[in-house]
Amino acid sequence: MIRRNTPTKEAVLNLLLNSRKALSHDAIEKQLNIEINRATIYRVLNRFCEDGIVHKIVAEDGKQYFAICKKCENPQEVIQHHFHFRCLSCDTIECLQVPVEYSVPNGYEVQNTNCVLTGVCNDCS
Amino acid sequence: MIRRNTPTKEAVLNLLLNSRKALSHDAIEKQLNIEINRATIYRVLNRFCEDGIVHKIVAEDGKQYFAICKKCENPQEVIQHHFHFRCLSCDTIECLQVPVEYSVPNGYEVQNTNCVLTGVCNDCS
DNA sequence: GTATTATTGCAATAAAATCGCAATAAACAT
DNA sequence: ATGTTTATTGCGATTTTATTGCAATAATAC
Repeated sequence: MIRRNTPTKEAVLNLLLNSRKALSHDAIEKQLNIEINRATIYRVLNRFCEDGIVHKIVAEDGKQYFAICKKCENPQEVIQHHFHFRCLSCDTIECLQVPVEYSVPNGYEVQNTNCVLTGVCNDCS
Repeated sequence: MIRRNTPTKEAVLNLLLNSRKALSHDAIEKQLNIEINRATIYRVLNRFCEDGIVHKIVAEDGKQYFAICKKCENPQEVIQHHFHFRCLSCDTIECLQVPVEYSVPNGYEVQNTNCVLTGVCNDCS
């Protein structure tokens, strides 16, 4: 499946690139200056996830949030396994530069992590 | 608000007490041998959460799972801050006896954690 | 320019969770 | 026991989030 470049794709990607925070579908739709169909936004985002451009976080509110996969020193690993912080005051989610560290019992194989800390962020405290 | 004892409450609590795993609303409804309304189950579960009898985990699937708050050596703390494991094979969630450890940047205040590791559990591997 | 097919918009649908309201039934007092 | 208070329940409707089918559109390659 060869990807094509479209205005929609560009717009959503730029939004994410310029955002310090992870964005919900809702937030993306509101911040876009061009009008894009709800379903299309979801499809674009899911394609980004498949392609490893973006990662998805599901917060306690049950909603999906999307953030650019930042290229760090330790590409593959660090991208997925970091904590996220959800601020109850400004209602945003951001990627923390804090790795998720754990050990699991024998026989358990971890493929992915979804770790969200909730509280009040620096901006709001 | 004084709580009352009802068959519904008993039934749901017993289910959770006897389960090794965290249960979704759906799973609870199916496993109950008495018929209880969907909304009622949610309300009972939410009351348990308010009362600190049960804790709620939201997984990547966006669904809520409920598990009894086990009394450990270190009551308050350990209850909330442990990892959960979601097995993609048997589609269950369980509490791991693995504490969530992290450090957050200055000015951040963590009130809660929602950490789920996803993969294949011991039973399925 | 034309053909191929990835992408989009629209409407419908699915699924999870909550809410308002009237009816029911625990808990307590008499 | 009986009655009163009000927490709890059932029902139906609603909200919110996310996905899907299908025909129309448009990006890419020739």
